Amino acid sequence: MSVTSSRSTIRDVARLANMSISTVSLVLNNKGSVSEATRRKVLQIAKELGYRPSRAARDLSLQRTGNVGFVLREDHFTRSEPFYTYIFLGTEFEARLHNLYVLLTTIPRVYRRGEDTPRFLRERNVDGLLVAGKVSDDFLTEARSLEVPIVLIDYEAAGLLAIVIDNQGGARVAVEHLLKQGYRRVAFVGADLSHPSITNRLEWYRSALMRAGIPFDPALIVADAEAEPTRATGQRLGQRLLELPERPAAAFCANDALALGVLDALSQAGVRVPDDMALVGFDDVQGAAQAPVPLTSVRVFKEQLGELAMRHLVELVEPAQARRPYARGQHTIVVPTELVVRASSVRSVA
Amino acid sequence: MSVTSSRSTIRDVARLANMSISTVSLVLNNKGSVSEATRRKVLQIAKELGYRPSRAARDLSLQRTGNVGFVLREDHFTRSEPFYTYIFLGTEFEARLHNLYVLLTTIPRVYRRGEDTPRFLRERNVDGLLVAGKVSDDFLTEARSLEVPIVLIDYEAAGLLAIVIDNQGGARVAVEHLLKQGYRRVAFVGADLSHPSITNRLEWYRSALMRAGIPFDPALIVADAEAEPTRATGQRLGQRLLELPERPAAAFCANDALALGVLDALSQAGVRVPDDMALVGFDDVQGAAQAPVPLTSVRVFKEQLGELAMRHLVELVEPAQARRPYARGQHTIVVPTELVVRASSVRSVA
DNA sequence: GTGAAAGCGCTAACAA
DNA sequence: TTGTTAGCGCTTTCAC
Repeated sequence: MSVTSSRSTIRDVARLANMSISTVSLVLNNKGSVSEATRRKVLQIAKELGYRPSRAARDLSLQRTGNVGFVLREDHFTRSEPFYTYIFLGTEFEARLHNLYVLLTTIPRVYRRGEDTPRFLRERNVDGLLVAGKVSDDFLTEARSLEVPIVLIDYEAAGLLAIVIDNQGGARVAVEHLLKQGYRRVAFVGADLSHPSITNRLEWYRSALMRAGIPFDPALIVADAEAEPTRATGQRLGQRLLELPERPAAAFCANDALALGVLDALSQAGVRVPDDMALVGFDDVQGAAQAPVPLTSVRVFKEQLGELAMRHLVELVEPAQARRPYARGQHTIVVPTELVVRASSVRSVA
Repeated sequence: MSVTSSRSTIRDVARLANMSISTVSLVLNNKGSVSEATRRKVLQIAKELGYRPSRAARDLSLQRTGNVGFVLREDHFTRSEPFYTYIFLGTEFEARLHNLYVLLTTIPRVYRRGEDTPRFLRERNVDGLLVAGKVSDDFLTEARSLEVPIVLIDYEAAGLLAIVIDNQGGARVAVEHLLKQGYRRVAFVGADLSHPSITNRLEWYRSALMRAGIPFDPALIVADAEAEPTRATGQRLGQRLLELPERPAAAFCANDALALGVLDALSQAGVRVPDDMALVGFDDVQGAAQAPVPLTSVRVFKEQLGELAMRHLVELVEPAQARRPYARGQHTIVVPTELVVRASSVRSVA
């Protein structure tokens, strides 16, 4: 139980076990064939010594960094609802299983190539890169030029492996749920139409209506293409919803933040949900369940997106076999969603 | 402009510059005395080669990790308002200046020693540790036993350097502002009374009233000691506020999430802010300015908290001089706040 | 002002 | 099955 004040090394273990450091190394890494006896002994002594391998030494020898980078836009990271935070936590969880560290950093919304390059990319200190949410094309271009394996999350770009939400399925199920409840004039509330996730939701909202044989009414698309999909924007769009010549029976909102904002606006105006207007959101953030009127929403498994992304990234990094850059990874992995029905979309038992 | 496909090393630079690697090293680290000529030459060749020092090699040689850990509770990290996210961004910003990487990880609310130990602590892969927000005592005890320098942020513990918010000043200014506006019956809305920041705010709310010669009325403390200070909790407490025998003229809320929840409740009940009741929050999160009724709040400079913490941590880490653990750092650094007045607390120009 | 050489702690041929 | 040895890329005495 002797504890050396300074960290003990593989050499200490070897010495006390009366064997060579390479044997110890083999044991510690589960490699080669080692007799059960030595194996045990090494393990025991290592434990007694409180031996911890030096990451720097191992990485230096292995010619790798042991880190993966996680990049997202600062305005996304600091959104009120911790959507990307959960994604990050998912990657971090999975990273532990692979003995990797995740370096999280943000980039500005408008990216200046060179200027804003994350330090770990500049210094080549990551074995792979995770990019979450929409980012500047410039950033992606720069990242690709570094020949580091990349996996996108909740975003897509030609030639890059991407883990995305099943926006189509989610939007369809949400709209069909509203129709099933008897609402026919269903509006769409959206913002930031440059984000593929959002345009997908819009697209599939339309297609769901079509399939139901409901004529498409452009007046029911209440969106601000440029604005961020935040609660404040939702409040504004909620107003517009109320100013419509003929008030819709329900609204499908591109995400929960917007839906909560709409809810604020309706509540201010004395319009009751769902009696006067039903509401469905997307993402199923915490605030959805806790809203004054609990919000029906399409649940997105955020941690799972992160985990999957990390798992695939590891796949790209590990096999040291000669890989032509971007040769594989042409594919996109779609993560299913799930409709969570709450009060905001269920007709009162009048 | 020749670019080797595989990374160039200090040796490559030395060779092309016709000098030894030690000289190159000296130049690269601004050490020793090197002639201006060689200095230039080295720098130029390094640039041409796109030379990037290997972090693993340097760390191995320097006997350090180049990382600092950032730990906070998961439930704090995933709160709706990105309070701790901003603190993290502050540390990350400052870390760049010191060429450090920040390893962010969460621990559960109830911490099981050993079980939940962050990997970077277990593997001793950080040179220092930042802890944000309230955490389990067990965690702190364990962390201290590792003899790694620690700096707390928005939390305090005996013997540890801490960067904290000026809750006293903030609370006082907030309450005095309300009094100055003519509101006399001022309630306090709070939750999670085990958090020092919150109890401090409560304490100084009382003292501000006393100083104004206003008798203290315990009925005006509307709090749930156990609940998390979230918007949902605020909604509940807002109800309680309304059920008070005599409705308060104003409420000082322990944070913005609570204040926003109170606002929800009042708005639902048709109680207008500030005409029927004034509201002041704390933290000045984004949602405060964007609320249906923009919220007066005590601004907390979150990034600054993070920056300061990192700066002090570096201070503890860098001077390799023999330091008796915890010998210094007995102090607490208080970061000032600032009252931001918005509509929620300003009497209408009736 | 500059260079030679040892060493940081580990992995991986290659030998034995 | 185990040991010897040569690196991995850098910093840092200590000569010169």
